[in-house]
Amino acid sequence: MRVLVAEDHERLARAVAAGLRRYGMAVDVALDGDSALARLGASRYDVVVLDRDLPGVHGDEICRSLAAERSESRVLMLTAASSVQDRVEGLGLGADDYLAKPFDFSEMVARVQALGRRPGAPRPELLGYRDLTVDAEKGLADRAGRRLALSPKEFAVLECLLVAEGRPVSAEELLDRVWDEATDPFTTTVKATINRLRVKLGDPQLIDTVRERGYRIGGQR
Amino acid sequence: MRVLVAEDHERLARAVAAGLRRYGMAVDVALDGDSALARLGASRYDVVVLDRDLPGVHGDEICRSLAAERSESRVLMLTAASSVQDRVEGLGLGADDYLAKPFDFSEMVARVQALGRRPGAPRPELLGYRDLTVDAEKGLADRAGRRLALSPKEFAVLECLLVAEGRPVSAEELLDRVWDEATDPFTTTVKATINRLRVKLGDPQLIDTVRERGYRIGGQR
DNA sequence: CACAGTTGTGACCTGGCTGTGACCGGCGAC
DNA sequence: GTCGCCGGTCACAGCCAGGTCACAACTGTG
Repeated sequence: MRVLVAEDHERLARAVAAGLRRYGMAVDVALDGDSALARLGASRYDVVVLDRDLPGVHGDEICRSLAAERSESRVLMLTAASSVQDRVEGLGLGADDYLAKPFDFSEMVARVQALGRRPGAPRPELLGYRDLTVDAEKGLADRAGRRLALSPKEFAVLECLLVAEGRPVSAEELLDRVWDEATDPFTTTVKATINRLRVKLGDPQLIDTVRERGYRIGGQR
Repeated sequence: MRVLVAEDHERLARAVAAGLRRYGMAVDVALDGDSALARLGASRYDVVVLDRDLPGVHGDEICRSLAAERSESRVLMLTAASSVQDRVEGLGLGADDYLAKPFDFSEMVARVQALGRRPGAPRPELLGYRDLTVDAEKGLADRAGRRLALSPKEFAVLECLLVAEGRPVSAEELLDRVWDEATDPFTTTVKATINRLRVKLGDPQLIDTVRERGYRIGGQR
């Protein structure tokens, strides 16, 4: 899941980013409104954690413009004041959820996760293929009844492949969905991660290679 | 929104139907597999609430045939067993969502609504001829139920021929569509690729040669 | 601090893909 | 007939996408 944290207090921004990364999310940070908009224009985010009082372009403004272009990104608005009035205003602007500072860290993470899960269709929370099952929410993966110990990246890649339901997913697409934007487009890390994932998944192979098109789950009947 | 409830326990079927009608949906009921298929043939439904264990034609069968004819109807599969295995199998068959009995009524309604809202999420683009089927999106090709292992070029050529629907496609056109533009116009590689493709497709021949004009899909006739 | 787990990198290997050219066979033109 | 052309078949060789592996940087943890 890709997240943009737009927050001008650098310490807070870094802390939030670090917290989200520990849950396997790919996080970018913007310290002011203009760079937030630039990031949003340049790449796709599932969730934007948006400080309302942002220098440069104001948080409200960003929220409005996201709503206007019917962006797929969900917005979690952060605010200093906790008045009900604020809350109402925020949601009116098109934010999808609202959190008053100071906030509890785990609550913030939970809400970001919930927002990321929400897009469009009710993705059945349980993913699977053959004897493999993945509970994206709980972060658990089993194969043939045995629990797999997957790293965050491995897990995220596997989730992507399962969501694609057999459509091949290119390395670029994986980079886009699992890694954050600071990633070198020529990196070989996807290759390595797929390799490690394959080893952990065991036999018989579940991840096919489709030459020049990417990787896909299943395939051989 | 039009909904078909295919469920053999009459009491349950009526209850479900009544519940959905309270949310303004137009609901028909089928108590066995055959009448479900008849209904589906006779009119269009946005969502099918489908019991997996259906007398007559089995729920799995119905699901498969809906997927095969690229129906616009979304399927919410109901099942007695709640094993993960079942869940996974159902989704594999082309169901769009899955619910284990006993289920919470309001959850069922919510899921049906969600499915109805998701406007015909693009069904797989399936190409085919006779006993050959090609899923261009997933990069899969089968003949007579057997998976074919095609190279990228072979696959692309086959796709071109299928899209042309029997119209002959010249080597020049294939070069243009499948190869990149820096390709020597006098190359013999098309010849070779068609040859390899024919071998992999097996008998009876599916690719005709039209002298001077190119290749076309369609065995003798 | 040591230690373990995760991730990215670069070097190396390999198997399959692909283009080529040589050769063959059939068919139509003459 | 037979010549010429179009297309089929085949073996071969180079190449490159992708697999594998070891290692190093980094991080969190006790």
